[in-house]
Amino acid sequence: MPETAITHPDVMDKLVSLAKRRGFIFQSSEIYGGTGSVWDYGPLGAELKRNLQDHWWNTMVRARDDIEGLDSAILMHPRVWEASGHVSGFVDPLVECRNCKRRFRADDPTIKGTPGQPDAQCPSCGMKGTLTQPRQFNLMFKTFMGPVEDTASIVYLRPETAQGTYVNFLNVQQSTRQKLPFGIAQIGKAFRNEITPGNFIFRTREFEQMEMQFFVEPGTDMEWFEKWRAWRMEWHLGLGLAPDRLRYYDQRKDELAHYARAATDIHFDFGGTLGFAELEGVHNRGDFDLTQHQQFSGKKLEYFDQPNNRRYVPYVVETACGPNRTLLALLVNGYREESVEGEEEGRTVLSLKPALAPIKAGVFPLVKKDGMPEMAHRIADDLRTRFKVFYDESGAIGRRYRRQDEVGTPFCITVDGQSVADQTVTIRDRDTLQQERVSASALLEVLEERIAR
RNA sequence: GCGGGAAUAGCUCAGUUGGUAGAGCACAACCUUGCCAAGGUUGGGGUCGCGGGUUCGAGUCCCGUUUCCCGCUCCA
Repeated sequence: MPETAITHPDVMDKLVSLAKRRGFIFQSSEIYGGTGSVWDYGPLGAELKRNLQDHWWNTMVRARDDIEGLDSAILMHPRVWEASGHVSGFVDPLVECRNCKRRFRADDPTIKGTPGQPDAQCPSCGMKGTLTQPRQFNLMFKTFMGPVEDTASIVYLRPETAQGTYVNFLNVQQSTRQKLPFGIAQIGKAFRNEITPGNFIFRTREFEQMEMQFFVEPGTDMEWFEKWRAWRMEWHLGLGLAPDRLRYYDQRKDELAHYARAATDIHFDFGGTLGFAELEGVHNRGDFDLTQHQQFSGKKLEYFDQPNNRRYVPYVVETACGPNRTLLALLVNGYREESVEGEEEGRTVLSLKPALAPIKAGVFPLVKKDGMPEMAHRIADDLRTRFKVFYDESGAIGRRYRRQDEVGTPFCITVDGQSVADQTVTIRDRDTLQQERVSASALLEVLEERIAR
């Protein structure tokens, strides 16, 4: 695990209450006592999550010509999960060999010794002491397709979006006429019956994934793996996450999942008890998945390399992250309490990049008279055509600024007496607290330029 | 799933040996207010997580249950 410990104050508790109070995140089915490890995104949380997903989609899909988008279904043919390795041992306690990655039923008579103990011997590779403790691998939610609840109609809620990409590999490649290397990206829900969920929205049983599978020629996979490893770190830094809170965690051979040839996680320091934890995984999955699907479906999933007149199953480099986690990282990263001279409590600020902020601008009349509310309403209506704004005329102006500070609104527009006279307004910056006067007619353009920055 | 702790207003919490629930902040309305939250007046809010038991009477005691937090485990 992490070599050096960087400790940041634990702000998780404060975020849970801020998130609820201001409408970012609510506990699911709260009035019924809550549902384990499921959270609902309120008005501001929905905006923030959507902005984050849009940003990912824009950088991964729209700004590149070598990645295509996909939105595959949550319900898939049950055989998909047999091929992927998710179904095996759905019911039985299994042990896994850390050496050869094979799984066996814990009561398999060919296992000599006690699994989990040094004397246990793997029936496949013969290594001793490599078998894990027996565990129940029932991480998939199951339900029934069709009106009759018999075993023939069991389907699963997908535990990852990646398989929807693999089974569509040729559909996408042929319909878009892409050549290798190219990628397929998708954003969608996934479900896992986690043994231990928790840490607010860090680990939940229903969650969202932003995954991209990059298909490459075998032999070039490690090169692409290194590239994606660096690019994804760059992306996280671009969100405004603090460099000293981000780090790589390269998985050792014995930590790799059954499908992986190499894997790096990008960890973020959430502070407090959670500390450094995974934000994104970059995996070299080799040809494991496509080969499995070829075998189970009986359909070829080969790429035809026309110039070289060669057919092969591509290797896959996957990048996988969860907007829920990234969103939590943004909240932790951006939350701060500033002391203000002469005040006991100071101000609470959520520092988010303008492009990600749920509300881009607050619009306030300085006081409720002399035409200020009317002008402020007109300005708010104008800005609202392009982005989310919030009009507020209630309470002292300072209070209104503070209300926006703690939900991450980057700009506040104030209409004062001078505004009504000369058609100018002030823009107040959340982070610098600087105020400047601009003409009302140029306001929309000025703000759009700053939001895009 | 196992062990430990917790659950009272939107938030943070108080609530005596069991006697019928309070504070601060927040919120709403009006007034005041000419730029960085707490000036005035008024108001809305809680079957004390849920279910059962003991008791004349349970926020308080007992049992069960759910959820959350902390440890063991895994992942995006």
